[in-house]
Formats: sequence, C-alpha cells, structure tokens
Amino acid sequence: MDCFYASCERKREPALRGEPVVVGMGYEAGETVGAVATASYEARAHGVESAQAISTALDRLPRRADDPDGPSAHYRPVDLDHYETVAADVKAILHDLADTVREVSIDEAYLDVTERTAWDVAEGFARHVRQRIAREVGVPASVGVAPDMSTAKIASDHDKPDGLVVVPPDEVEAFLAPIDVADVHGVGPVRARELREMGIETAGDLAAADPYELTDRFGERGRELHERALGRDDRPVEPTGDPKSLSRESAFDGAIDDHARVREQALTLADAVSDRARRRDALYRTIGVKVVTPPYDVHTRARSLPGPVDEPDLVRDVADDLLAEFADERVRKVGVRVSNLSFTADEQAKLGGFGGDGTAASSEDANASASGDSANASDGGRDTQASLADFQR
DNA sequence: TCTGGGGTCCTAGGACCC
DNA sequence: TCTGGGGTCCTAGGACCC
Repeated sequence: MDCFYASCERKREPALRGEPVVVGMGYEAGETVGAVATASYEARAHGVESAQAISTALDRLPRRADDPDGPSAHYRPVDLDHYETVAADVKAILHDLADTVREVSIDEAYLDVTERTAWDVAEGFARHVRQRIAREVGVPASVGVAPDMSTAKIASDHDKPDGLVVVPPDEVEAFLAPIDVADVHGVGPVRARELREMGIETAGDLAAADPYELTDRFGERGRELHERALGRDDRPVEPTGDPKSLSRESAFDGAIDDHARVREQALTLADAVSDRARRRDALYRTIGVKVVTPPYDVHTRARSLPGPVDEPDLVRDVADDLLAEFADERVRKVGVRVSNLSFTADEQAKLGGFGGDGTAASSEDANASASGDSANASDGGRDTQASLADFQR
C-alpha cells in the first residue's frame, strides 16, 4: 500500500485528499513530540520522511493552521484500530484474488497467482488487483509482478505511488541490473556500506560478484543476496503463519535514572503483552525484557520456563526479575516480550476437536490440556507462586 | 538522521547429552 | 585423564524489515 496510514486518514476525512498529510506516532494534536510514521507523497516532496522527529517535520512543513499561506501539512496521530479495519478490507480482496497470500505487515502482502494468470495477461491482472482495492476500499496500492518474491518486492517499490511493474522471467536480469544495491531486500545500512566498500553499487554488481567472497564477508546471507541479485529466489509464497513472538515497548522522554519508574513501566508493558497473548490464544514459554541504555545500547535478557503458560503474573515477576540487573543504569527505553509461542487453537485442532461441537473450549481449558504434564497450573494464585519459585534460578 | 514500535531471521558460544 | 563426533537447547546480540 502507498503511504498507507495517510491514505487511511484520507479515507475517513476526504478533505485531506491531495493535501500533504503527516501521521505521527507518539504524537498528539497540537504537540511537537513523536516521530513520523507515514508521510503522504506531497509531504515527502518537502523533505518529510518516516522515522523523522515530528519537530523536524514541523520545521520543514508547518501545520496548516500555523502557516495558512506557505507550504504546510495536516498532522494526525496514529490510529491503528482504524488502519487495521481498512487493512482487513484490503486483505479480503487479496484472498479473493490469490490462492496463497502471505501478509508481511499491515500494508504489504505477497500473492502467489501462478494458477490464476499467465505472463501475457499479467499486467491486466495486476491492474485488476489495484482497481479492486481502489474501488472497493478507496486507498491506493502499488503492485509488482515477477517470477520470484524478491524481484516482485523490488518491482512493487519501483514505481510508487500507484505503481504497476511487471517483470516477466526473461526480463528479470535486465530489470535488476541497475537497481541500487540498498534497494535489495536484506541489504540495510550496514551491509550497503560494506558492499559499496567492495565496489558493489548495484544489484548487477552484486550478481557479478564472487559468491565466495560474499559468503566470507556476510556468511549465509551473502550467498543469499547474491542469488537474489541474480533473480534466483525459489522461496515459495507461504501463507501467513502464527507469530513467533509478541512484545510491547516504550521509550522514555530522554534517558531516566529512576529505576522505580522503569519497573513500573515494565509492569504495565508486561500486562499489555500477556493480554495480547491471551487474546490471540497464545501460550508462551519464554519471557524476556529489552533495555536500551545511552547512547543506544540494546540489551536483552530472557528466561525460559519448563512448559508453555498463560500467566500474566509470571510475565510481571520474571520481567521484574530480569530488569534488576539494570537497576543502576540510565534507561531510554524498556520492553517486554514473550516468545516460544504455541497456539491453543492449533493444539485443539491437532487433538481433533477438543471443543466437541466446535464452539471451542475456553482458553482456560485449552491451556490446561496444552500445558500437559508441565509443572504449571493454568490458573490459581498458589500454584502460580509455586511454579514461579521453581523458575527463578 | 541520534533513535518509535513491533516484528523476523541468523550467528555464536555455552551447557548438556549420547 | 584426555578427549571424538554429532546433536539439541538456550541466551544474547546484530541486521534487517515495515
């Protein structure tokens, strides 16, 4: 999707169409804190970029109300619930149009349409995808069609916004050759710099490079990048799977000294994470924290339990315990994460319909069965405390 | 460009097992 | 007492993506 959050704001507020729009996270109306989540293309033309501080964006493009005469933009806070609703409508169309859909994020997906179209009519097919989204949902999208996921991704980014790029098999090499190496999926700032040091500026250079040298430098990833630059990417489009981890994190206003505040924030995040897990019917076996200390050092600590659980109190206690190590540190940001997930719905399916009539056992029941003979009870304060004692060192 | 939130995958070392 | 070969799981960090 093109500048998806901004498009969603325009959908419910049509007066924003054609206007510069900036959607800020951690931003509230009238304030200057937060960062740019998405900027419309009109705003980008004035140097507003995603991840930029809102204060910087305001320097480049003031609020409409503050400067009615010069160039200005409409600022809106992120409203994820609204965007999720719009995304669900888009995804329904994608699932209708493709046999396999892999959702990558709220605003991006891969479709395997091998059985639905042919190369000579691929452009018409892609146009149809875009038009259905535009007509039925009212937001713009860009589509790339190619014989492999990596090239399709680059193609979809090639002509944004409202782009449509088809790269048939016999054109992959010529299409990729001039692409900036930084635009290859899997090349970020670090590897881009290293590649440039090796004299590799384009995907064509990457394709022509010595794969052994690349493997030497970048390990397995190096070989993979080389293959992708050649248009050799045989990954199948796998349907979206269950998440591997769930987390919440939040930054403080600058680095703070006050460990009590860090703890308090961590406990709030712990509750949010266990709540998120419960709503998704996820059991977790590993609980972790993330602490960012100045200048920007990321530390993670994690502890695994004997078996999968759904126990909010345990998330709090383990997070608190893991955090103790950082009691004397200044902290910019703290996060809580659960991983090693298993999904009760899956377990139920594997066990052949535990719920009997399909109205589903309560998550509590599923929890008990999935926990099996592990040392943990699924509920009850006393058992929880007992198991907590077991888990703590 | 000094830094927001939520993810994924890979690597490397250590403990442990047979 | 020293030490082969193969494997798993766990933790921590890094790079990357949207």
